[in-house]
Parts: sequence; structure tokens; C-alpha cells
Amino acid sequence: MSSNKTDTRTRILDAAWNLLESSGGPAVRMGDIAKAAGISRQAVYLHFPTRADLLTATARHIDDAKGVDDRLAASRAATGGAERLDAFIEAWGNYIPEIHGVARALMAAADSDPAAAEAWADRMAALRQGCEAAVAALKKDGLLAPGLPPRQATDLLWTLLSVRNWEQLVGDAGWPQKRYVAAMKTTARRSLTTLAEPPT
Amino acid sequence: MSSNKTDTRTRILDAAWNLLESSGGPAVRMGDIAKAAGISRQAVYLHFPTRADLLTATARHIDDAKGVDDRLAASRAATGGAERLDAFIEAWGNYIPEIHGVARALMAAADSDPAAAEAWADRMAALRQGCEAAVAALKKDGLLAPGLPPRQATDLLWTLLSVRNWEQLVGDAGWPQKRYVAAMKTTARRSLTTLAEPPT
DNA sequence: CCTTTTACTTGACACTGTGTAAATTGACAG
DNA sequence: CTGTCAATTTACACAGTGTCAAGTAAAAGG
Repeated sequence: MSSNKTDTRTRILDAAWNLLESSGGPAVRMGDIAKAAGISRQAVYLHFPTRADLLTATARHIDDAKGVDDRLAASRAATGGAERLDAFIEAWGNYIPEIHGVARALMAAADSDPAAAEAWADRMAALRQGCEAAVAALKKDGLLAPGLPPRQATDLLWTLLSVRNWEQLVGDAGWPQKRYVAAMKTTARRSLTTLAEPPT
Repeated sequence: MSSNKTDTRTRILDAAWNLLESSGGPAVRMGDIAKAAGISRQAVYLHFPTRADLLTATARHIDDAKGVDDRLAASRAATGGAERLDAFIEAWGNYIPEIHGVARALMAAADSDPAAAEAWADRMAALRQGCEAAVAALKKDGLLAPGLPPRQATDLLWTLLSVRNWEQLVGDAGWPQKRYVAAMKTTARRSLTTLAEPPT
């Protein structure tokens, strides 16, 4: 039956998720995940041909479980450009900690593995699209800072909201998550728009 | 003789520099560097016990050759807070591309090697100090954005000027170096100060 | 009841890259 | 010609990913 197969597959994904969440990225080996899932290391390769495949599948698995699409859809629903920017930053910024374990592993793998690099690039492209849409909404409302082309505004917002920046502020600098989200909202407004402070 | 030894050491550092500058970080192996330096792979280990040691030594080697300290000293010399911020961003921002090869290798190595992680953390701490000083100069002139503690302003500036952000804007987004520096100046002013646009 | 298929296990192995240990070379001193 | 010492090379150990072949247990299906 395929349900049995799916069960094991899911067990692997859950095991990977757990391990990546606790102990960081590249430290988690295929064998660790197998052991946590209660199967042999080789059995993992029956379901996921390479480490990169397993990591990307885990990322999607988390997406499904956490309902990213729904959350981001909510930000798309916002009417005005300002609200939309805030909602997008809120949704994405609060999503980062939930995928951070896999994200770290994927970024590390991307350094040496082209497949992992592409998988990560895809996710970053999706984020960039969200930024592009938010910037377009700002422009439509005439809120975009003068002299700042939408393309560059998108690039800036995309960079501001990168996982690495979250790591640096929340991880290295020790910021609480709430402050991170608030600061990203303020910084985005100040650097991209003609708006005042966001509502607290 | 020690002059001979030093020669070999320097040849290794130059070889590492060259290779890291062209082909990115983790792709450059100890053997590649050895070959480029005209010695055997193992001979490299006589001068640098580990990969992390070689990478950090290469970074310092570049620092010396390019005169980072002098350049950053120039930014410290700026009188007003605004000029100082601009000068600092200018100096650091234009330094990033010159160390980028080693930086990439060091960041990648940091994922799995604690020694490399510490070496990289040291460099980032130095950058953070520069940011701290620039923020202090802003505060002294009363230019710091209201409601923004110096500590947080430092963290934000530090994150804004990270090597990863440079990579993303100049590398992934394809920005020319000049635009990067200009955008960092503008963004820093907008998000941290009460100042208007920087002079073009 | 027997056969085939499915999902997994076991164990060995190839490959890549770092780092270590032992053997070798070569110059120079007595 | 021999001893010594340092620089260097050859050979090896180790970790982790991914491959391969053979075996096993149980469910599916005639």
C-alpha cells in the first residue's frame, strides 16, 4: 500500500524537521535523521535521493503544516499599500523562525550543492515576488519614496527581509522576535516610503 | 633560513587570495591553493595547521596589503556625525568586494568549523565597533532618529552593512557597486537619522 | 497455499576533502 | 663521508554522502 510508504516518508520529514529545528543546519547528518525516524540510513535514500531533496521536501512539509500560503494570502488581502507592507512583513517575519532550521541547512548545502542552491534560490524568488507586490501596492498609492525605482525598492525590501538579517538581529544581536518585526516595519517605511511610523 | 620560509608562506597566502577572489569560497580546496603556490598540499599544513588558520591569515594578509586600517581611520577623522556615517559606509562598502572571496570561504567554513566561526565573529565584531562609533557620532550631533536607542541603531547599521547584504544586492540583484554604496548611505540616513538625503 | 511485490535492512564500497604520521630528500657542519 | 636538521613528499586515517548487491518479512494476489 502507498499509505505505509507515505507514513514512513512523513516520519522522515518530521524527524528532519525536529532535528533541524533544535540542532542547527549542517550538523544534522542523514544518519541522524534516519535514526530519529527509526529506520536505516539507506532507507532514507529510498524516499529522498539526495540530501538536497530531503531538505527541500522538509521545507515544503513545514510550509504545508504551518500554512504559509494562507498567511501570505492574508497580507495580499490588505487594501492600502501601507497596510499591505505591514501585513507582509508581519507574515514573513514571523514565519522565518519556524523555517529557520531547514533554511540554515539549505543555505549551508547551497554552498557546495547546486541542487540545494537552486532550491534555495526558488524560495528566495518567491519572497522577492512578495516584496515586488508590496512595492507595487505602495507605488499605486503614491507612497513610494521619490527617486526610488520600484525595482530597486523591491531589491532593498527583499534584502532587508532576508533570513540572514533575521539571524543576525535575533540570533547574534539577541533581539526579541517582536522587536525584530517592529524594527523591520519601521525601517521599511523609513527607507522605502514617504510614510510616518507604523502603528504600534 | 627564515626568509625562505616566509617566502613560501607569502606565496601560499597570495595563491589563496587569488583563487578565493576568482572562484568562490568553499570550492577552493587546500590542494588547489598548494598547486597554485607550487608546493604540495601537505606543505601548506606546515605553515597553516588548519584550513581556518589559512583563511584567517589570508584575510589579515589582504587587510595589510589593502590598508583597511588606514581607510577606516580616515572615516574616523570625519568631524560631523553625518559625514562620519557617510565616510564609514563608503570605506567599508568599498572594502567588501576586496575581501569577498575570503569572506565567503570563511563564512562557509564557519558552519562546520568552530575556529572559523570565531575568526569570522571577530571580524564582524570589529565591523560592529565601527558602526557603534558612527552611531555615537550621530547621537552626539543629535541626529539619531527619535525613539531609537543607540544600541539598536548600531545593530541595524551593522546588519545593513553585512557582507551577506552586499552579496544579495551586488551579486543576486545585479547592482553596480556604486549604486550599492549610494543606497546604503541613503538607507542608513533614512532609517537611523533625522537627516535628509546624502550629497550625491 | 504458493508466488510475487513492496518496503526495508545489512553490509560493503567508491568518492571527496581534511588532517596526521612516517619516510624521504637535500643542504650544511664536522 | 657521515650526522643532523628542516622542508617536503608519500601514504594513510577519518568523516560524510551516495551507490550497489543481497537478504528478509509481510502483504497482495493468483
